[in-house]
Amino acid sequence: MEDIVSSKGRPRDPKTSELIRKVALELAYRGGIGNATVERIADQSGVAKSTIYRRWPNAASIVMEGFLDEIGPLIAYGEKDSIVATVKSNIRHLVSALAGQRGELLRHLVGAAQANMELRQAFLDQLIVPRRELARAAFQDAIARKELRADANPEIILDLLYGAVYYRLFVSFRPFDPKFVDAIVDRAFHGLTASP
Amino acid sequence: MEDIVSSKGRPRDPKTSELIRKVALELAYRGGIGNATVERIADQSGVAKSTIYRRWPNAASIVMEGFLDEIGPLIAYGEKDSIVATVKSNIRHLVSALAGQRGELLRHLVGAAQANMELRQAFLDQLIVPRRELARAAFQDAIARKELRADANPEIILDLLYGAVYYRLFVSFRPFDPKFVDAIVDRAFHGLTASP
Amino acid sequence: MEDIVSSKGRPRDPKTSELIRKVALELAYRGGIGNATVERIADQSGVAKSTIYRRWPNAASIVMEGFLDEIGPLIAYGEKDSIVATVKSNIRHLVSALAGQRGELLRHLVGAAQANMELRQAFLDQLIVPRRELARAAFQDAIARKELRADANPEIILDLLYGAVYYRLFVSFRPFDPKFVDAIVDRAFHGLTASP
Amino acid sequence: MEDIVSSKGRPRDPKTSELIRKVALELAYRGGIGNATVERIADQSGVAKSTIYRRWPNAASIVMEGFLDEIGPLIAYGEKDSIVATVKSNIRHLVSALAGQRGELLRHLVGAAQANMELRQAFLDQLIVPRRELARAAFQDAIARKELRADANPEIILDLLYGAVYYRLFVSFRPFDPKFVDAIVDRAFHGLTASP
DNA sequence: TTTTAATCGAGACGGTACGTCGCGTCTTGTT
DNA sequence: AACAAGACGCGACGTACCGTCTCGATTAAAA
Repeated sequence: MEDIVSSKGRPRDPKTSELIRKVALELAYRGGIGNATVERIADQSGVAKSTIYRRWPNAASIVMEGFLDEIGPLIAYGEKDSIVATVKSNIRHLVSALAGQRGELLRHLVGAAQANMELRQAFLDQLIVPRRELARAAFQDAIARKELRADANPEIILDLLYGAVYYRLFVSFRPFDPKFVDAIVDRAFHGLTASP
Repeated sequence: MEDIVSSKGRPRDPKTSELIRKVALELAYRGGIGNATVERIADQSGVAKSTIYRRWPNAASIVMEGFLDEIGPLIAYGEKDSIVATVKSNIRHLVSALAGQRGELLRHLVGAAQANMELRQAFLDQLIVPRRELARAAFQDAIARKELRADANPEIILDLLYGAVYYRLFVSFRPFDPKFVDAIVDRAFHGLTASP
Repeated sequence: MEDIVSSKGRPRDPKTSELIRKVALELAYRGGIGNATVERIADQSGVAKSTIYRRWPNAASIVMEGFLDEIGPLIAYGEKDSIVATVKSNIRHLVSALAGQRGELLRHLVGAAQANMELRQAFLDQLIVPRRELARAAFQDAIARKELRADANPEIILDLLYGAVYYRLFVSFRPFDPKFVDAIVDRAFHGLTASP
Repeated sequence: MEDIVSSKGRPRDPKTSELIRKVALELAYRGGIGNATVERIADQSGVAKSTIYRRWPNAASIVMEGFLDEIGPLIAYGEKDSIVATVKSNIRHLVSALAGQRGELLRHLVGAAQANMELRQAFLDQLIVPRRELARAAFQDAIARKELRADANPEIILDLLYGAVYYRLFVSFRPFDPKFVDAIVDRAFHGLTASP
C-alpha cells in the first residue's frame, strides 16, 4: 500500500507508519472497523490527517495492513510428515488464530473488502494467494511421492476446506467446534491417500 | 423487517414499499451498495426520508429485502431422484443465480452484514437457514432409505459444499467454471453413497 | 442573503440565525474577520456547520449581515435645515460610527468584499446604494428650492465626500480628526450654495 | 520586503526572485489573489517553497511587490505648468493605469491589506506616501508662487481627490467615465486658484 | 359527519466523517 | 549557505449522509 520510491525530499518516518497501524488496529479491535476512522486515528496518534492520507487511501487499508502484519506469524506455514497432517496443522493454526476478536476483525475486513478493490487486492496478495501457493506445492509433492492419488484435484480440495472455514465465519456465523478440522479434512481427502 | 401497525389512522401504502425496494435495488446494482443511501432512495422515489425510516432501519436492509425477494424464486428448492442429484441441482441453481451483477450485489450485502447484526440476521433467517434445513432433511431421508451411509455427517458436507461456493465468491474472488459443481459434490460425497 | 421562500417542510428557526450572526460578529470583533470561521461559529453557537451553510455561503457573509444590522440604526439618515448641514450631520454620524473597532471591522469586511462578489453586493445593496439614494434626493430638493446652484453635480460631490472618508479608512489608514468633516464638506460645496 | 543576507555560502539568485514575482503576478491576474498561493507559485516556477519563504513572508507580499514594480513606471510623477494641470495629469495617469484587470488586482491587494499589516505598510511606503509627498510639495510651490491661495489645505484636497478615485474602485465599484477627472479636480480646487 | 390518529412530502437540524487545500516549518541530499 | 524536494502538524474548507425532528396536508377508520 505504501510507496517507497525516491530519495528526494524529507523521508517519511517509518515509526509514524508503525504508530498509525497500531492505533488503527487498536481502534478496530474495540469498536469494530467503523470505529477506526481516519479522524480518530489522527487524533489518538497525534499524527496529522494529511500524513495519513499521504500513506494510505482510507482507514480500512491501515487496519488491513496492521491485521496482516499481526496474523502473519501466527499462521506461518509448516510442513508435516504427511499431506493430511500438513493440511490439518495449517487449518488448525488458522482456525485458532481466528478465534475471538481476531476473527471478528477479519470478518469486518473481508466485509469491507467486498466493496473496495484495493482492500480486496491487499487481502488476496498478502494472505490468500501466498498460502494457497504453498499448499498447492505440498499437494504436488505428495502426488509425486505417491502419497496422494494422481487424480486428486488440489484446487477443489482447497476450495472445499478453506471454504468450509470461511463459510462458518462469514456466512453461517457459527463458531468452530473442536472436531471440525479433523472432520472436514478427512472428508475432503476421503479415498485419496495411498496408505489405508 | 416491516412492522405492521394496525387500526386507526392513515394506513401505509404497500405500493410505496415496493417502489422503495425497487429504487434501492436499482441504485445498488449500478454503483454498489454504497450508492443506495437513504437520501438518494428518497430523492429518486419521491418518497420522504421519514417514510423510509418508518419502515426500515437503514438503507442496506432495504436492499437486502429487495435482493432476497428477487433471488428467492431463482433458487427454489427442488428434490431429484438421488441425494447427489438433488444437491447438485440446488447448488447449480445457486451458482447460476449468483453469476454476474447479482453475485456482486450479494458480495456487497454479505460484506455489509459483517458489521451489521440486523442485516446478518435477515440474511440468515431468509436465505441461509431455511435452505440448509431443507437440505438437512433430504440427507436424513437419503440415510433412511439407505441411499447414504449412516455415518455421513450432513453438517460437514454442507459446510464443505456451500463453503466452496461462497469462498470463491467472497474470499478468493474467482468465477465459477462449468465443472466446478460436479467436482465439489462428487468429492464431498466420495464413498458415502451405497450405489457404486 | 437568506431565502425566505416556502411553507413546506420544517421552517428555519429565526432565533438560530440571530444567534449565528451574534456569535460571528463577536468573533470578528475580537480577532478580526479571519477569526470568524464557520468552524468556530458552529462550535461556539452550538449550531451544526450544515445549518450555517444552509443559510449563508461563507463566514464573511454572516459577519457582514451582523455588521449591517448593527450599523444601520447608528447612521440613520436625517435631514437638517440646509443641504450642507444635512450632509455634515450624516457624514459626522458615519465617521463616529466607524470610530474604533467598528471601523476596523468595516475595513476587514470591505477588504474581503474585494475578492467576493456576494459580499460586495450585500454591502452595496444594504449600505452604500440606499444612503446615496437619499443623499441624491436631498441634493435635488436643495437645487429645486434654489439653495444649491443648478450646476452642482451631486455624483461628483458625493464621490469626493464619501471618498475622502473611506480613503482615510482603507487607503491611507489615518484617523479622523475633529475638523475633518467640516473641512471636506465646505471645500466640496465651495461656491455652490446660494446664501453667502 | 526582501532581506539582503550577506557573505558566506551560496548567494541567492536574483533571477529567481524575478521569476517568482512574475509567476505570482500571472497567477493573480487570472484567478484573483486567492489563486496566487505559495504552493502554486512554487509549482509553476519550479522553485521550492522554502526558497520563497526565505524571501517573502507570504504570497500576497510577492504579488504586491510584482504589482508595485509594474505600476511604478506607469504612474511616474510629472510636473506641469500649473498645479491644477499637474494634479489632473497625475490622477489621469493613475486612473488609466487602474483600468481593466490592473484595477481588479489592486482591489484584491488593498482588500488583503486590510487584514495584513505588512501588506498595508508595503502599499503605503511604496505607493501612497511617496506620491502624496510629491503632491504636497507641488502644492507648497504653487502657494509660494501665488498660483494657489495661501489658505488652501493640501491634505483636504488630496483626501478628496484620491478619495474619489479609490472610492469608485473599492466602495461603489463604478468605472471611471471620461470627464470624471476634470470634474473632481475642478470642484476640489474651486475658488482656490489666483488666475481668474 | 365529525373527530382522531397515523401517514405523507418536505426539509430543517445536530452530528460525524470525509477528503482536500494551503499554511509555514522541518529535514533530507545536492550544488 | 542556498536550493529542490517533499514530509509534517495544523486548521479550515465545503460536502455527504446519518437518523431525528417539526411542519402542514392527506386519508381512512372509529365515534
